[in-house]
Amino acid sequence: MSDTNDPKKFGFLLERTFRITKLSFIKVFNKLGADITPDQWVLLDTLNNKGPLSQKEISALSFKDAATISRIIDKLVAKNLVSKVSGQIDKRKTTIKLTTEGKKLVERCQSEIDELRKHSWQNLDEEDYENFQRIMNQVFANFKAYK
Amino acid sequence: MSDTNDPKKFGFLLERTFRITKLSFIKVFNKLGADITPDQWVLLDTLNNKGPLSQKEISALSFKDAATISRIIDKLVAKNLVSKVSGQIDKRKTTIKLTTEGKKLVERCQSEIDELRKHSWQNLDEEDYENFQRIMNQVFANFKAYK
DNA sequence: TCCATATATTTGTCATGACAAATAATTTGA
DNA sequence: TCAAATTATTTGTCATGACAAATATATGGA
Repeated sequence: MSDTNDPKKFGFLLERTFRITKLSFIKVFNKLGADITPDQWVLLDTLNNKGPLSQKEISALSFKDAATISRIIDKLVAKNLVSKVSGQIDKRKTTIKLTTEGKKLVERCQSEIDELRKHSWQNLDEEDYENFQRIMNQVFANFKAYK
Repeated sequence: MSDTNDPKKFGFLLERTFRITKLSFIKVFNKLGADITPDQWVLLDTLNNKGPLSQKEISALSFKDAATISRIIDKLVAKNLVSKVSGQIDKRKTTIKLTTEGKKLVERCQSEIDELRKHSWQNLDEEDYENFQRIMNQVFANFKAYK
């Protein structure tokens, strides 16, 4: 039985790659002695790139549940990597910003993470990346439109 | 700032697509009134295609932790969708097989899941699939080789 | 034969992720 | 202006997923 083009493998390939990506990030943080998870990293990295954001904004950027973001932030606050400031105009909002310690951590991990990213694309080229991007966006749009 | 080819987006695209895929499966099961999760589905579908398997084998096929498989199976046993049979030769092993009810459930969901899969690939073609497959396998291999 | 080692599964702990419900604060509309 | 609807965040519950440790059973070698 040929499995070439077996559409069943789509989810399998996606999940397997997703999982090994996370595992590789975990490896890097262990190696660097950084006490953070990949999801926490993404949040820290986002704050570092975009500056302070509300939880709502972080949620929208990451496509993650507000509840999930709330809990990730709890953990980062406990580790003193980000701080929460209640909104003055709108008291419902909180602004999340990197602490000095958080910024230092991001800077400390950055180059190794960049290495990892480069490594992950070995034997692949720009065209592959464009195709990957296009395919992922199309699949996303297709699922979005489902029913 | 151009984001085209921003390697940071790789993980983002992967995760976002992975998550909407799972959500879409959940939608289907809800619609069909099937009380299972996407991960449970994958396990049931595997058993349906390959016949009875040991947990070890399921774990290897799915690239998931033995502990995770053990717990998914617990839930499926509780729902009477699979059964566990202790090995006669090697008592450490258990053989997992679909129950009649499990098989019925798989058959009941199959066509709608196939629909969903077809839908997810709209506006994409065979070549895209081959590229996707190749890229995922290459990235997997790259991460595997990391450090 | 018996012990050290290896293997299959289970269990405990912690971090998401989905989803629903609860809180708190703000805005809208009659 | 005040109640109803909306918005931002939090909390509770359940299902993975990673990882380590525990159990039970088998196997290999002295």
